[in-house]
Parts: sequence; C-alpha cells; structure tokens
Amino acid sequence: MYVTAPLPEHAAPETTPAKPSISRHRTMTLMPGTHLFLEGDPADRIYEVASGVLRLTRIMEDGRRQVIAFGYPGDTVGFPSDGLYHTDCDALVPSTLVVHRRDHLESAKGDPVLHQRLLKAALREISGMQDHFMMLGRKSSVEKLASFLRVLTTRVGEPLGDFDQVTLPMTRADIADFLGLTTETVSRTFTQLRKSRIIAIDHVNTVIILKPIALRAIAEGDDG
Amino acid sequence: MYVTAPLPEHAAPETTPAKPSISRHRTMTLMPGTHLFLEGDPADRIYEVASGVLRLTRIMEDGRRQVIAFGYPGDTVGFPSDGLYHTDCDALVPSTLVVHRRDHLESAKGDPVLHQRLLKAALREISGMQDHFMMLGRKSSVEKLASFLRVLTTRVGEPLGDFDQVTLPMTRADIADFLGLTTETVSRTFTQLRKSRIIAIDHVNTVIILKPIALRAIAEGDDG
DNA sequence: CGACGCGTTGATATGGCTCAAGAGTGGTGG
DNA sequence: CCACCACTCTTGAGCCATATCAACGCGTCG
Repeated sequence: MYVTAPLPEHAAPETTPAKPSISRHRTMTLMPGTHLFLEGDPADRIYEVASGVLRLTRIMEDGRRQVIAFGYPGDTVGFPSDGLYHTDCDALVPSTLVVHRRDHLESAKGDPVLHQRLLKAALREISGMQDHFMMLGRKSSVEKLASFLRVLTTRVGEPLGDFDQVTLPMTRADIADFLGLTTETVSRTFTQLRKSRIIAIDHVNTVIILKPIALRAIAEGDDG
Repeated sequence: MYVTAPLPEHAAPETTPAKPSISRHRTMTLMPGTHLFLEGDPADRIYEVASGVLRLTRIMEDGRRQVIAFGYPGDTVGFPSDGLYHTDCDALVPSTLVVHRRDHLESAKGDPVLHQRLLKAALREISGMQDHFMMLGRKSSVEKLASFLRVLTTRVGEPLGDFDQVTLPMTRADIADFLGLTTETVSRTFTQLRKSRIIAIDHVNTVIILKPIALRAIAEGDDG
C-alpha cells in the first residue's frame, strides 16, 4: 500500500455488472470527504484501489494524527485484524474501488486465486511499511521528504520533457502527518529543495524532479 | 554497535528429532549473535518463534539502524516480498523456531490450514505495525517508552506480588532504535519513570510496573 | 588486574516545533 | 468580472525536546 511496492499485475478491473461470477466482486466510487471505513468498524470488506488516491489515518484522542499510507491504484486497503479495521480511510480524489467480501477471501473455501492475491498484497504491504519505519524513526526532514518524493515519482510520476513530474493530491498537512513532521517543516523543506534546484514546483501540488540523482542521494543520506 | 561480535555465517538449521508429521516443518535453534537471515537474502523460509526473542532490523549505509520489531513466541518472521527478506534477523537470546518452507505456505496447493495461519499472521503483523507508526511519528519520548513497556507487559509480563514485571532481553540501544530515540534519551526516560514511581528497575533489564494506570495515561498522551 | 561493553548522568548544541503574520488559491455570490 | 471569504501554503522569530559530546560507574571476561 505504501509505495515501494512493485507495479500491480492487475490494473483497473472491469465491472462485471449483473452477470453471476465466481469471484463476486463489485466496484464502487468514493468521493473526497467520504469515509470508506473508520477505525474500529467491523471489517467485512477488503478493497483494491482501481483509480484515485485513498488516505489511511490513525488519530489519537488529543487530535494528533498519523497518516499510515496513501492508497494508489493497485494497492489493497482494509486489511482487518481481529475482524476490525485499524485505521480510518477516506479519499483524496474521486476514487474507484473493487470490493471483495472478506469471508470470500479469508476462508480456505474461497477462491484460491483471490486468496493468493490477498496474501501477496499483505506481504507487499508489510514490506512497504518496513521502509516507512526507517523513514519515520531515523531520517531527517529533508531525507524524509526526498524519500517521499522519490517513491511517489517511481510509482506515479509522469515524464515531462526531460524530467519526471509528480502530482500531489494530498495537502502539506497530509504529507507532514505521513512523515512525522509539521506542515511548516514540510513547507520549508520543499522550499529548501526548490532553492537548491533539485525540484521545481508548479501550482503547489505539482513537483518536477530536476535532479533525480541528487534527490536519491539526499533520500538515502549519502550526502553530508 | 553489536553486543557481541556477530558471526558472519548464517546459523545452521538442525533437523528436528524425526517425528512423523503431515506438515513438513522442522524446528531449529538460533543463538544470540547469529543471523537467521539478512536483508536481501532470498526468502525460502518463514519462521514461527517458539521460544526466545528475535530482533528484526534495517540498517542504512551510514550505520543508522531501525529495529523493525522484536519477535516473541507466537510471532511469525520472514515475510518475504519479491522473494526476498527485507530486514536482518538475529536472536537476542537462544531461540527456537519452527521452520516453514515458503513454497508450501504460499502456493494454493499447500496446506490450507497453514496458509490460513500465514495470512492471519501477516494481518496481525500489519495491525501491529500500524500502532508502531503512530508511536514513531507522533509520540514524545516518554510516550514512546511508556507504550513500549505497556505492550511488552501485556505480551510477556509476569505477575510479581501485586505488580507485573517484565524482562527486557534487549539493550537500551535496541530500545532506542526501535523507538527512534538515542540510548541516552531512553536511559533518561527510564530514570524519569523510575523517579516518578511509575516503574521500578531491577538489574537494569527487569522492570516492575508500579502504576499501570499512570503508565497507560502517559502512553496515550492523556496527561498534560 | 585491566579492558571492554553497557548504562547513567551532565553540559551544550540544534533540528524541528510553536506561535504568529502574510501571501497564494479557489470558491461563491453579487 | 470582481469582491470577499475560507483555507492552504509560506516565511519569520524564538524556543524546547531531543541529539550530541563527554565523563564516569559498573559488571563481565580474559
């Protein structure tokens, strides 16, 4: 779900409307501001993002927030534990999802292919989360932002002339809560990368990677 | 960095005393200082901790380290992604492991019960990691240490008179690298909790929880 | 006994937070 | 089309929690 994951073999699936199908999945649309589920909800369903971007968050009583992951096309969200969801989930942009009934996926009787895919998705998720740990626990603010931009570029970047460009559907506050920073620090760090000509910024939420090598060096702490 | 000089070679698995078993798993012993696997190793096997404590770590080029998890009995380690391990794994104390061949677990042809258990374990892992995120990204040092002690107490605490006691097989450096702190800060925070009579410390690595309620309040940020 | 690894404590430095003020940006209604 | 408002983003100044640097005690092991 977080973004180190390799590209999914299954791109956007087609809706198979009324026709009875062995794998009984449907699709649905989720609009920004709408929650797919909340922490503590019974987890009946598991979702694959077909298009759009989701946001998975945890919130503490006093309001502190941690963005656990952004769900991009190909990602799976809604992994249950003890039958419950453990994050909130909503959409950053209008998103379409493939809905799977949990009991079909988890039980040994369900479709073994789907079952297999769920396991793969879970393992990818674990791997991605492990990267995120290093970032949260041990990296400086520039390193965090550089890593973030790199992962996003790899995953959803688009070529623009000689450069790669990436659109950020999330706010600075979302990025801050993902990286364990404040919005002010995220903003200052963007400025820092911009002033050193490593990135350029269009329209606040469009970033052009001018020096990918330098960005990687920073992300991995290879510099001073 | 390491407590004892780590042996470069991987531990040699021992065959279990031949006991006829339908599911072809074996057990093995892992001694402190020996690595079960390293980041980047091909992930053929998945392990269940039967006894002991494992340590899963990620290390950056410049030596910065993040402890991803401690593996206690009942935990599963070695979740692969793209066929590779994504952390290093070694033992903090002599540990016994149940070894599963990955191909038996992941393929649809394998034992469905084991398959089911692997998925459950992966889902539990994801849930636990989500807690860890909040801790790394958004909690203060006291909150981190209090959370850590609470989780450990719940998991492996032993009653001692009216109180719960927990043994810490890991060093302060391990705790620091798990919580995203320095050893000095961990040490000072232990002292702080000790001075406020919330915990007591025996033998450096044995903690007695004197005020579990207060500890929980701190862990969850319910105090000033 | 000395050396080494670990833990604690102290003094100082600093990266990122907090508080505060503007500057974009987008939406809405007149 | 503009005026206004709400919200997000940026920038600045000062502060604080934690890191860093350093010293020392303690236990273990050779």
